[in-house]
This record gives sequence, C-alpha cells and structure tokens, in this order.
Amino acid sequence: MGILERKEKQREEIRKMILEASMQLFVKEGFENVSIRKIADLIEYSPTTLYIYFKDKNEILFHLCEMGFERMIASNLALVQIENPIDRLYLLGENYINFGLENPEYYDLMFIQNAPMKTIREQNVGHWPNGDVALETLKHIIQECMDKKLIPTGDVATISMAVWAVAHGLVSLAIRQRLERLVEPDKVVQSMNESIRWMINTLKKA
Amino acid sequence: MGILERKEKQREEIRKMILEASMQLFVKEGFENVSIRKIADLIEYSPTTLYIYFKDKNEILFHLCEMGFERMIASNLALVQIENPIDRLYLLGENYINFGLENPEYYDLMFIQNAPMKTIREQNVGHWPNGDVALETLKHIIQECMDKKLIPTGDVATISMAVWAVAHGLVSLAIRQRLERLVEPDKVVQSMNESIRWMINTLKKA
DNA sequence: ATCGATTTATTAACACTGTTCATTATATTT
DNA sequence: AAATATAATGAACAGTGTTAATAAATCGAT
Repeated sequence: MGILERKEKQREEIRKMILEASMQLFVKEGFENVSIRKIADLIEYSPTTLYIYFKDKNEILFHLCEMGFERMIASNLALVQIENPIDRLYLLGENYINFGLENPEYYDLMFIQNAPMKTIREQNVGHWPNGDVALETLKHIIQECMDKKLIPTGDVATISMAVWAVAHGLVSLAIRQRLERLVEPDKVVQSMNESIRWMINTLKKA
Repeated sequence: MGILERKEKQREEIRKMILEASMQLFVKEGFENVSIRKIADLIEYSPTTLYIYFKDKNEILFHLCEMGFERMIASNLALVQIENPIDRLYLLGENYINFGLENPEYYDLMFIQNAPMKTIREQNVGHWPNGDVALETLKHIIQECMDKKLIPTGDVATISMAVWAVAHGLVSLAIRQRLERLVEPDKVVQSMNESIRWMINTLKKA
C-alpha cells in the first residue's frame, strides 16, 4: 500500500505549504492580515483549495497558535538548569512576559483570540498538545515550590491559576495599551517588572 | 443664537439614537454582530449617515465601552460603605470578576479589544473618562491599604498594576476559555474565587 | 420670497472578508 | 480504455467598513 502512503505524504506536504505561507504572512504583516485569499495567492493556489486541506480558517490559526507555543517552549528550555524552583518560577514569569512583549501577535493567538479554541472544541478529543505542555511546566514548578515550602501551600491548579493570571494580566493589558493609563507609556515595561517582583516577594514572605 | 443650539441638540439626539441602537444590538446579539449596516437598519437610516455623526466604527465601540464602565462603576458604588480598605479591595476584586463573567461582551470591549483604544489615541487629548474613574478607584483603595500598613508598601501604580493584573488575568483567561485547561469547565468559577482568596491571603500575611 | 451656501442624507461603489457549490481537470482503479 | 475517486478551480453568496459623488433639505442674507 505504498501508494496511499505517498498520497498521504503529498497531502501533508501541501498542508505544510499552507501553514508556512500563513506563518510568513503572520510574522510579516500581523495577525489581521492573514486571509484565506492572501495565503492562496502566496502559494499560487485558489482560495477554495485551502478548504480541501483545512476545515476552515480557525483550523489554520490553531496551527499558527501551536507554532507560537513551540517558540515559547523552546525559550523555556534553558530553565531546567536552575535548581531553586522559586528562581525558576521567577524566570519562567520573566520569560513569559518577554515572549508576550516581543511576540504580541503570537501571544494574541495563544492566549487572547477565540479562534484556536474553537478548533480545539470542535475536535471531539479536545487536543491542545503544545498549550498543555506549557501549562504542565508551570504546574510542575509550582508543585516543586510547594513541596519545598517556598510558597504557601494549596491546590496546585488554583495557585497555578493565580500565578498565570498575574503574568497574563500584565502582558495582555500591556499589549492592549491599557497599562498606559496607569503609568507613562515608556515606563510600562519597567513597571511590569516591578509588579511581578513585588508580587513574587510578597509570595516569598508569606 | 438659539438656532445653533437647537441644531446641536438635534445632532446630539441622533448620536444618542445611534448609540442606543448599537447597544441594543450589542446586548442582544453580542459584540460581533454590531455592524454599521445593522445599526443603520435599526434606526432606519442609511449606513453612510452614521459617518456624519461618528468618525468610524471604533468611535461607536468606544462609546459602548464607556457605557460598560458606567455599569461597572455603578456596581462599585456600594463599596464606599465598607471601612476596612482591604475588605473593600477584596470586594472590588470580587465585583470586577463577577462583572466580567456576567458581562463578557462588555468586558471584552473595556479591557480586551483594541478598537476603543484606537479612538482614544486618535483624540489628541486622550480622553477616557469612565475608564480613568475606575482606575482611580483601585489606586485609591490600594493607597489606603498601604497607609494603614495592611499590605507591603511600594509604588501605588506598581501595586495597582499587580492587583489589576490578577483580576484581569483571571477574567480574561476565563472568558477566552483558557482556564478550562487547568480545571474542569464547571469548576472554573470556583477555582477563580479560590485563586484570588489565596492571593489576598498571601498579600495580607506578607 | 428667492438665491446661494451649508448641512444632512442617500445611492452606488470599492476593496475586502470567509465560505460553499457546481464544474472541470487530474490521477487512480477496474 | 472506461469508470471512478480525488484534487483544484471559477463563480457566486452574503456579508464587512468605508468613501466619493449626488440629491434633498435647511439656513442666512439679499
């Protein structure tokens, strides 16, 4: 049955072409400028062809979202060396914030936009491979912090939620220009860093 | 010059008509279904007429956003009675979260969407009346908490940022279905409450 | 009251968007 | 070679925000 395999391979290759063209548009012109027609133009296919390889635009955005997570996970890789879990937690947070500020378009897709979640929900097995990996990293570090009594004990999910919320809150308010109402625009990043530092410090003291 | 006044009044009345129709669509059919054409249909004007009264759609969305803040500010009014500022802070957070969960569409416009901010930036005097009022409330309570040494001291803006970030992080992750990855969907709200409680407790202890 | 100017409203159109259907072209199987 | 399955397409639907040109109504001054 080598022929079916080859067909499947060809199919996968075109899917890859579509996703790469999408990503090219995405990084160059931003999220809003990724349209089915523009992707089709880039790979010199007709717009309707994309619907043979993907259910809809949301599915394409979902894969772009997963690519974003790959980047983030890669940038977290250096953290395994740090032994003190609370230092690791702090650096994870720093990494998260830097990633968000440096890749606002990816961040948008990963944590703000509805589109990727729609695809996940439509798959009856709600698969989110890379997203879940990133969350597991957080939970693991939090668990380690609690095991070593470095932060107040509690339910892992609950505390992970709180910590994630701080980081996401800061990043999403920042990239949506809401923090400029609290401090001057050119001091937003600095204030964000002070905020998490203050937060982690109060966490440690508690 | 009573004639110019009357003209201004008429103009303001049509603006109001437009905004009321927009809000009607907004609360009934949600944010995505507010289109220039639908608003125009509702008030039985042509779509282009709206551009005589508003610069663009963003400006209409900005006003809807302000209406959202009015609701939120109104629901915060009961807080002035509470004397202990940390209790007031806790209730403010609770209020914020409840508002977000009960009015996700408004919340979206107020804290997530770019559109209203675009209008604010385009006004050379970046006016955001109701948004700023809401932020002042938060800052004021934080300041009072610090004055009475109920939370660790620091820059008001920085700490306000951190506190806002927790609340906004929770709400925005919730309404964008991201928290369902951390706990089961039907336990999200409960976990959110536990999260802020844990957070405020560690704040108090520190 | 009429003329000219200004304001207000509309029609038509532009340049897009995601998506579907019917049709054609290509490749595979019988 | 004919029949069948797959892949690709053009045309179209139903919508989006927005603008330019045009018509209608109102207003100020003669």
